[in-house]
Amino acid sequence: MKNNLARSKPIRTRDPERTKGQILEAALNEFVLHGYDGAKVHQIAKSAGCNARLIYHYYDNKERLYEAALRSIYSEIREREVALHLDTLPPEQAIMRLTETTFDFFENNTAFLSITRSENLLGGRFIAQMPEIQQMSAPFLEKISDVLDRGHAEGVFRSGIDALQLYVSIVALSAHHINASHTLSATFGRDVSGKDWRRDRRQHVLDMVQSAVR
Amino acid sequence: MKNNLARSKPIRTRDPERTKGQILEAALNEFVLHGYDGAKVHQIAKSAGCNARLIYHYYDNKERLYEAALRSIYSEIREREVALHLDTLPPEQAIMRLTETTFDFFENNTAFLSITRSENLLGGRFIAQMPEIQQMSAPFLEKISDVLDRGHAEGVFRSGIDALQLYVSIVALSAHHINASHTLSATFGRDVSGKDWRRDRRQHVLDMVQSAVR
DNA sequence: AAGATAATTCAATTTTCATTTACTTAACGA
DNA sequence: TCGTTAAGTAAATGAAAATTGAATTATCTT
Repeated sequence: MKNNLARSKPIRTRDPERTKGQILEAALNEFVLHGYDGAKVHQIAKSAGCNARLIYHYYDNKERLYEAALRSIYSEIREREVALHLDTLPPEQAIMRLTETTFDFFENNTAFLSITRSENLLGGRFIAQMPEIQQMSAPFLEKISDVLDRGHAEGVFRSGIDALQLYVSIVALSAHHINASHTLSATFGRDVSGKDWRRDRRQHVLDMVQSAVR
Repeated sequence: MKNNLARSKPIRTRDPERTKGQILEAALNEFVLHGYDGAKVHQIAKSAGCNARLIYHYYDNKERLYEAALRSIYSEIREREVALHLDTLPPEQAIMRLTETTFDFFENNTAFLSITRSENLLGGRFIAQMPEIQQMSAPFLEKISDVLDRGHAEGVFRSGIDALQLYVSIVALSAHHINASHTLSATFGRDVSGKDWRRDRRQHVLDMVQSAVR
């Protein structure tokens, strides 16, 4: 007696790949927005346009889904870094380009910083289980080290700069005002997420990195 | 027929001040450890050595309790900054002292950075409602600005340094490796929370700030 | 075209957790 | 010392949220 005419179901066509992908994308979004504990499985399903049960079908549970999101976000940033080709540039240009790229990447991809923040809040519980992430990063650090050596040999860089320290500094300078935009804005009464302030910040960071290596 | 001999209750003496304080302290700890969503009211009560009902007795609800924790942590850092007396030092020393103090403060007080991280994850929902925090911070920024002017007049600092940019940079350089210690350690296979690395970091940050103002 | 597989849905079920109800009792002033 | 008030406890409530059971049906294989 029911469902005879005008069936109400949306008639979702089947496509596991698409579904799995949509779930991952939606999950990334929700984790970015609310962190691990703040993100809700049903909301992820809704935003992926599918049923919550499917999340368990494809990813077993919330933790595994989070791991997948974490992995995907790290792949992305490392791919970018590989594309930099630091070794083909003169030392000074290489460092400046690294700084610019890093700065711009964080500004345009809130996802990486947000997920990183969430992961650190969790005490690194998940990333510690992913050896592949470390393997992606080691070669990158070597490239920076090479640039620094080259610059020193050419007499344009000071000596004794540690590649990891420098990279952490570049990330720090590029990330903090984004990571802490709300508290900074509230504390100092200036909108640090505004376009003007960010442009000034970019220049300030570039100046700072430059005078640090010279 | 029950409870005749050897009563099992711990006989807690009454002391509203103490209880209220213990709750706040425990709350701070839990929020630091797990963020707002991750912290559990019952766990806070347990860690405060009291009944969960008392949290509602003294703080109405979880949100108010979090606000109280947030306020208390910000008071602390501003008090420290006032105690710096930047105006009594020669410009270079003043900036170095500010940097050292900031660096050491973050290293020894994980609470501030953790709460800040949590608050930013929440989109600044709570701090935006606390105008008193901004009022605590404005005078501090002016002092930095004075130091920079003084340094420029004396010919030891370069011109055109913005006080807020510089302060954000000092905080960024001092905080990022703490905020992101788990992801950094996992990514680069170095324990950035170890004593050695932190000592090196301190020197690196001091060098960087110094060459930024000169 | 039948049967198998697995994608998908809907509606539980279970868990977790903030908040409340109802009660007990210590402290304190009159 | 009596009675009021507020401090404190134990257990329940109820809502939110993660997870699962069981049925449905699209798609693929043969």
